[in-house]
Amino acid sequence: MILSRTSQYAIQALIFIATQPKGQPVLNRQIASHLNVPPAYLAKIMQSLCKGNLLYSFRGRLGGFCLREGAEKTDLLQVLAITEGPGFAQDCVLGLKVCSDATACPMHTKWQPIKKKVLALLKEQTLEKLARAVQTGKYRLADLPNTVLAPQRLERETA
Amino acid sequence: MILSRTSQYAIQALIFIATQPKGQPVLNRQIASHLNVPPAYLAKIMQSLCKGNLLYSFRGRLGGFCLREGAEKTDLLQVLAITEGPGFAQDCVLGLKVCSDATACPMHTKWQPIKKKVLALLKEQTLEKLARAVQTGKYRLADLPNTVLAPQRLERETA
DNA sequence: CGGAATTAGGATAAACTGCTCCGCAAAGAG
DNA sequence: CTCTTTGCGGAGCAGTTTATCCTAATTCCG
Repeated sequence: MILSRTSQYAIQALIFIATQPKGQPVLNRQIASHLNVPPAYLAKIMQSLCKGNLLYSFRGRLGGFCLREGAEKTDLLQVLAITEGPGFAQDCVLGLKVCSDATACPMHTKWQPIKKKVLALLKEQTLEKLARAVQTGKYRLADLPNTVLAPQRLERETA
Repeated sequence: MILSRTSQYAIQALIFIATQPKGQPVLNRQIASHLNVPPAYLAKIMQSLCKGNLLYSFRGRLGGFCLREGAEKTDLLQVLAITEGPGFAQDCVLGLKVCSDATACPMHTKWQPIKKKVLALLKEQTLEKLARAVQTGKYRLADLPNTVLAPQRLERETA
């Protein structure tokens, strides 16, 4: 209804990383498996999140992805600026190229306040907050309880 | 941000027809030219709106499209049921296949009320209302003031 | 009837999004 | 140094959406 699959994967991945021990790189493979999304595609998205300065990446053994310093404070609007491109929040509901308060489409005045609410929500939700919500166990990040990954994580943690 | 181009064209076209004299068929060509959208593509959309029982179509000379009786009362949610398919309002923001109050993604509780507002707005806006808003001149339906179509409409009206 | 205008419907092209694959570069371990 | 593991980057495939084109079928008019 609102977000592209790319954005959905990106947000999920970022939240997942934010739930993991800080400063310890998380593998793309781990993330993909945990979220149950295509690894090769997720890899591309991870790249763009690195270019968007939200993540650090490390190659080779003990490689993976970490949040950049302070990135836990990133809100979803900032994430979407990377994945949907800027101007994602600008478009007219009816698709008009120009639709301002002055020259408005017939939905404009009614739509504006809702849009504001959407944007406010996206701005208010930070990775930190969302990660915490997941960690408390109240909310889920993936469709299926993933029983495969847990041992992999343990391997890493005991290594 | 929310609607496909197809839906945007469909809504615009329906509003436009609703602003035209009732019972007098409007040509696809006229609509496309007025809205500045690709005529051949619009024709396909018009077909689906006919199949969705919102429009009558007439072939041959003096052909074109009319709103069905009572179709001015159609709200945008009904239009979207045709153009976006049913279940358009069901999806989880983060793309989870299952995301109910019981098993929710971390955005779920915050998103739900906004979604409700969006749906309420779509349900509240009827073609009638929107057409009136355009007719009063307060709102625009197309990007550019279309100077080409006016004479064509006159031809039809004086014929 | 014959011709012009108009929608119906099918085939197809073009563009975009989601997704895969492969070879390369980097980095740690032996 | 070599091998393995990991991300990087480019090419390309697949499905969907957007858009075009062409051939009917229908309807009006002369």
